[in-house]
Amino acid sequence: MTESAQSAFVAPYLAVSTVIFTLRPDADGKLKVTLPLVRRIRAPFDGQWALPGGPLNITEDLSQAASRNLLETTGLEPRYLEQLYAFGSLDRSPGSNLADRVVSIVYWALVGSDEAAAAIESENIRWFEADQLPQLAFDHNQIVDYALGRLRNKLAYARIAHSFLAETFTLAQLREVYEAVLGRELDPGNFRRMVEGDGIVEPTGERLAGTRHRPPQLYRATNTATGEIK
Amino acid sequence: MTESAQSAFVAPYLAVSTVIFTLRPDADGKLKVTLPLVRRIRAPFDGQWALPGGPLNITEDLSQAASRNLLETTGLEPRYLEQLYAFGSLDRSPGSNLADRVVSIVYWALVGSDEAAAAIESENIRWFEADQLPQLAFDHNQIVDYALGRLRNKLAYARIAHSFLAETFTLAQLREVYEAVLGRELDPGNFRRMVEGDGIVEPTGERLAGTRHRPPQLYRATNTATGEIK
DNA sequence: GCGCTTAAAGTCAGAATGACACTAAGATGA
DNA sequence: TCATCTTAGTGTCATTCTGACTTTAAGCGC
Repeated sequence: MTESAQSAFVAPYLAVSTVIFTLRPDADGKLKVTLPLVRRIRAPFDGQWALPGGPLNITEDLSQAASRNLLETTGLEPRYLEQLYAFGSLDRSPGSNLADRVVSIVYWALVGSDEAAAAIESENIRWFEADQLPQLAFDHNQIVDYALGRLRNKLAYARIAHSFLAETFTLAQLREVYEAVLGRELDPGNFRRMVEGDGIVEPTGERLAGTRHRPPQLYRATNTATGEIK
Repeated sequence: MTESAQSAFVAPYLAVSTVIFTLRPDADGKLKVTLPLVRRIRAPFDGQWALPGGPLNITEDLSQAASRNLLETTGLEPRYLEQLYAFGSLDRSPGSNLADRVVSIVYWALVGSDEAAAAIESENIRWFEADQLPQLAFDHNQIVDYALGRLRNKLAYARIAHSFLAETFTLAQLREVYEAVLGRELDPGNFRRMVEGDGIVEPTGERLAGTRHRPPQLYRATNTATGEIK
C-alpha cells in the first residue's frame, strides 16, 4: 500500500475472457452444453485451444469487453451475460516472467441455440462439448468447470434457461434445456408444476402444430429482472 | 492509496479492496455487523470514508493482496476470505479522466469478533455499523450492500458463521451470529434442529459454566472444505 | 424450596418434492 | 373406421422440510 507504488509501472496486464455456452444436438440428437474456443497462435501454449478473450480497452466497461469479444468470436449477441470470477494467480502461466503476469476477469454468457447453429466456425475457432474438452491453455479447463458449476447452480433459482431458446417454446423444449445442463432426466409432470408454480413462463395461447401427437401449448418467458449488478 | 498509475501505457489501473466484516455489540448489547473504513487523504473524495484497499503488488496473488491490506488496516488475519466481484465501470469516479481509470477486485472477509474488539482504530481508521454507513467514496456504498447480500446468502448454505466466533461456542452464540447477520430473530428450537441436522457443528463434551441458568453444551465447527477456488 | 431463565427435546400443520398413475388429443397405419 | 402410439397435461400419495409452538430439564438467586 505504500512501497508498492513503483510497481504500478510493472502492473499486471488486465484481460477479459468469456465462457460462451449454448446447446447443440450431438450425433444422437441429444442437446449438449457447447462452447467456442479459439486456437492460440503465439506462445505460451501456441497451438492449444483457449477461451476467447483479450485486453480490456480503456474506453469500455468490463461487460462491454466481454460482449465485444463474444461478438468477435461468434458473431453473436449474448442473451445472458454475467461476471464469473477474476483469476489472478501468479502461476497461471507456468514459467512465465512476472512482467507478463495477466489478471483475467472472466464472464460467462448464454447464446440462443438457434443463432448459435449459424455461428462463426473456422480453422481457429471451434465449438466443443463442455464435457469433452481437450487440454486447454493456461488454467482454462478449471475456469470452464467453474463456469459450468455456476450455470447449473444458477439454473436452479434464476430464470435463465429460456436464454437458450427462441421467443416462444414448449415446456418440453424448456425441460430439455434443464436436462442438458443438469445432465439428468426430469419428470415432465413435476417440471410443469415447478415452472408454473414459479411463474417463470406464461402461455401464449398458441399451440405448436405438426407434431405427431397432442399439440403442446407455446409459452414465453415472463418479464424478469435478472438482478445482475452493473 | 498511492499514486494512481501515470499510465505509461494506457491500461486500467488494478486495485484490490476488501469489505471486512465482524460483529460488535451496540449500545444495547445486540450484535451488529460492523466493518472498518479508512479516510481518504487525497482527491478524489478527499476526507471521505472508503473501503481499505490499494494496488495489487506484482508479486502477490489477488487473495494475498486482500489479506495484506486487511492486516495493514486492522492488524488482523481473516477467518474467511472470498472474492466478491470486480468493479470496473467507466463512471466509478465521476469526472475523472480515462487515464486514471481503476478496476477494483473486491474481496470480502470475516474476522473473529473477539480479535476485532482489539483491532486498530485511529483518526483515519474507524469501524462502522453496516446499516449506518455515511456516504462513502466512489461506488463503495453499493459494494458494501452487495457484500452484505452475499454474506446473508452465503450464511444460508455455507459453514461460515463460526468464523465470527472463538474455537468453541454455544448454540445460542451461533444463533446470535445468524440473527445479527440476517437481521431477524430465529426460533431456538428450529435453529438447533437445523444446525444439528446439517452436521455443521459437533459437541465438545464440555459445558459452559457460570451462566445463571441451565449450562449449555459447547460446540466446535466440524471440519469443512469451504469450496473456495484457489 | 420457589421462581426465574435458558437448554434441549418434542409435536403439529402446511409447503415443497419425487415417484407414479391417469386422462386428453393429436398422428399413423391396418 | 378405429385401434394404437406418442406426448400433453392433470392428479395423487408419501416423504421431507419448515415455522410455530409446547413441554421438560437444569442451572441460578433468593
